[in-house]
Amino acid sequence: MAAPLSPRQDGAAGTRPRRIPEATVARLPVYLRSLVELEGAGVTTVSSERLAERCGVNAAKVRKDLSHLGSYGTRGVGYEVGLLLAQISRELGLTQDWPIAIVGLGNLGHALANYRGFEARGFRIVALFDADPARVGERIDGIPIRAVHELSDLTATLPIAIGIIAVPAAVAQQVADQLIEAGVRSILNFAPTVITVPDGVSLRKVDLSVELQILSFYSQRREPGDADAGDVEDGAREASA
Amino acid sequence: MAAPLSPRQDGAAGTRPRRIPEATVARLPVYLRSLVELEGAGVTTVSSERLAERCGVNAAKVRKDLSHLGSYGTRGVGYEVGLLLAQISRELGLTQDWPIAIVGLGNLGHALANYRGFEARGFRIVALFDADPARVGERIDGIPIRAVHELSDLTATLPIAIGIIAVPAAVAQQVADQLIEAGVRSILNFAPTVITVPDGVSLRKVDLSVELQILSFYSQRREPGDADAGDVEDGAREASA
DNA sequence: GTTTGTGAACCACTTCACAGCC
DNA sequence: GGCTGTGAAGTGGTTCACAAAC
Repeated sequence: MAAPLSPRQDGAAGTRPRRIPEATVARLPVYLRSLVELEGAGVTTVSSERLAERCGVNAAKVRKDLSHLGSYGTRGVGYEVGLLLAQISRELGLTQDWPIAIVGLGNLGHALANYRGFEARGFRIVALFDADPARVGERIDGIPIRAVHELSDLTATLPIAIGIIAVPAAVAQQVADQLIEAGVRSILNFAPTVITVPDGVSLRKVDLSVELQILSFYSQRREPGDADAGDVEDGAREASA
Repeated sequence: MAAPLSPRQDGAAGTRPRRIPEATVARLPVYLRSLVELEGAGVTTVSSERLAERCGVNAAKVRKDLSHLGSYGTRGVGYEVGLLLAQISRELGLTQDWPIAIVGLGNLGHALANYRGFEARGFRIVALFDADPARVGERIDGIPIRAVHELSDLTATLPIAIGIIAVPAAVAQQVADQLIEAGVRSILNFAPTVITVPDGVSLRKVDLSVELQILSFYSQRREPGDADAGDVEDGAREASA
């Protein structure tokens, strides 16, 4: 796990041997979103204090996080919105295109397929798969639904960077295996089950029922004795190299 | 924030002055799900090793996590599935009923409203709200869609424990404020924006575009220099008292 | 005066390793 | 012999507090 640093072929700015903590990576998209809004509002400069407030974190964390990308602020002034925005975009890989496949077009998969806000930053749905033969051939927003078994064939011609799993729990692992077999190296799992992937494949999950149960835990703690109450802030998530 | 422990009115088993780490709370639902499956398969006993494997964590973590609930295992044997299941359920508050309201019935809200798997463990959708007057009156799965402004009136008669926000980012904070005003103390936010809540209100978020950007980060790191690669495991989340 | 960038202190969680119990 | 429960050690992340730069 102690892999050497990649030198990176920077096109600009002072490079540095950075290894970005996982918790920081998880916050960069939040900063980015806020910066995009600020830019839209014509704001050109922002302090760590102000950015922190907008993102629901504290200023020291913002400064520490941003320092991992390099030194893009100006003491006594703050950060230049446009510059910072560009740096974070580049760091997150949003300057390139990420073709997405969604597998499973039930309620959730359908909603995701229709979701606007993907294409915004390089994410683009290019393929849809479903196990139900009756659904194959149907189109959502112009993209045809294909049979799951076509998965391996298709990726040969149409590269897919990210696979979204929105199938029932019982078949989620199998679908993950097929995606990986087809060369997909990043998976976002919405199925309410644990799936495992080999080294070199990135996996993240979104689990509605886990979230509700966590809320339930803190709700319960709040009422009975009521001594313990609280704000449940959403925190960092891991990501290993 | 150093609130005293609530004494709790246990109906069974040896109580202990437990304060459960947030990271542990976030994993309990995963253990629970696995235990339910094991019970369904007729398994009566499980070791930390086996449970860990099924849940994608390591055995030491399982043991440490479970030790926070009390001492429910037997050395040399393992954990009794039924007992452990009951303890975790109770700890998570799943023995009671949690009425849910969904605000916003676009693609996502609609999918959530139709989602089976809520009622499984005490979660029950009891109210739906949308800002679009044309939609008000429509029913999803028997539940009528109400106008958002009815929110405060309704909760007086129909208590709501958890509010799910599935509205556009621009109005998410406002909806959160209304929910809180109406007495809701737990919120699950699907809108792609940061919302803030006062002390005593629990908040968790699910943000699709943040997840995609995190995957993008690790995908990009994998290719260019390729020295850095990896498995991005989903980790703990915070929750404060 | 203002605000960044960062060592140092602090804190939470994870992992190790083993004593204690079956 | 097998497996839990847990102190102790290790790791990663947050917060503090301040020197450096504007």
